[in-house]
Amino acid sequence: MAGKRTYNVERFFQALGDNTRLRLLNLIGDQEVCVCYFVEILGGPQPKISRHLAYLRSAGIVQARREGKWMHYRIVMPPHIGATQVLRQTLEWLRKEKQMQADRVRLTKACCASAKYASLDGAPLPAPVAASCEVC
Amino acid sequence: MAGKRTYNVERFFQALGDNTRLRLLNLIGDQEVCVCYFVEILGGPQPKISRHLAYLRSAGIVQARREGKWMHYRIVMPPHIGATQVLRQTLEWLRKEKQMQADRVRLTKACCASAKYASLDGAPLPAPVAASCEVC
DNA sequence: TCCTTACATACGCTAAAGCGACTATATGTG
DNA sequence: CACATATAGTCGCTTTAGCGTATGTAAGGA
Repeated sequence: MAGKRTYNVERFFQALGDNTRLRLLNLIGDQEVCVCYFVEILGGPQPKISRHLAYLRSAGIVQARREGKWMHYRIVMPPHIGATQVLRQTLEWLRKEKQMQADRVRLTKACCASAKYASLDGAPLPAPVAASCEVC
Repeated sequence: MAGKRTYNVERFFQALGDNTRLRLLNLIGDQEVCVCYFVEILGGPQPKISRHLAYLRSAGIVQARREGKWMHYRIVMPPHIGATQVLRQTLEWLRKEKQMQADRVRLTKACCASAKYASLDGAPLPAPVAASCEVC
């Protein structure tokens, strides 16, 4: 243990400095969400989503887990208490933004009626949402 | 009042995504600090400091006030409660970072012995520091 | 084994950021 | 008015970011 490197604050905030990435983080929240939902909700080309997820991964803000064909993303709280606080606050802030709320509504609807979305047919539900979705 | 535009979250975080700007914000803290101190503490060419301050201004994170030859910068809390919380948390986080602490120590020393710094001779002291500086 | 699905990565481009060096502006001073 | 000081803005350049398009890859199904 020669000395743990200081957390990259700059990189952390850079990762938050893009609206697509903020929307992704907002959609994930405290769940574990499959990429196909991001593509469905945010629209646009899939590689765009993938690249932003890669950016968030490289900044250490999210982690991916493979489950068969699907990739699930979740937010990992930083090893730094300060960063954790800021990240939590940020997520709370996003919750109050109009566009972010709309996104979340669409995610809920999508995962409760995934059969209706051709692109989501058979897609794995977001983890905690599956248990607590009040609409289903 | 047609409807207030949503606060630019993206821009907010972009402004925090640079180490020089983070150091500036850390030096300002809850005070009002003269540019000459930034130049003295951070080193490097003065235009660099000025440009970063301009960026922070354009993002609405700081405000400048002229007093004779000198410009004083202070942090302005965003009109958005969420942003305010995040900004406060961020400043607290910075306080715990080693480099940031070192910067603050140097600021304190500089303003308590401004006569010793040729470039700071006669420079106005940071506002609240002048009253609460325990070293002077 | 071949094909599809779900996702990631590479490529070429444009736009924005950051930097150093220079110039401009505003205020105070002699 | 001439000049020094404090700070801001401009210019040319390099780097990074973001985008769309095309391609690569890993897993599952036929």
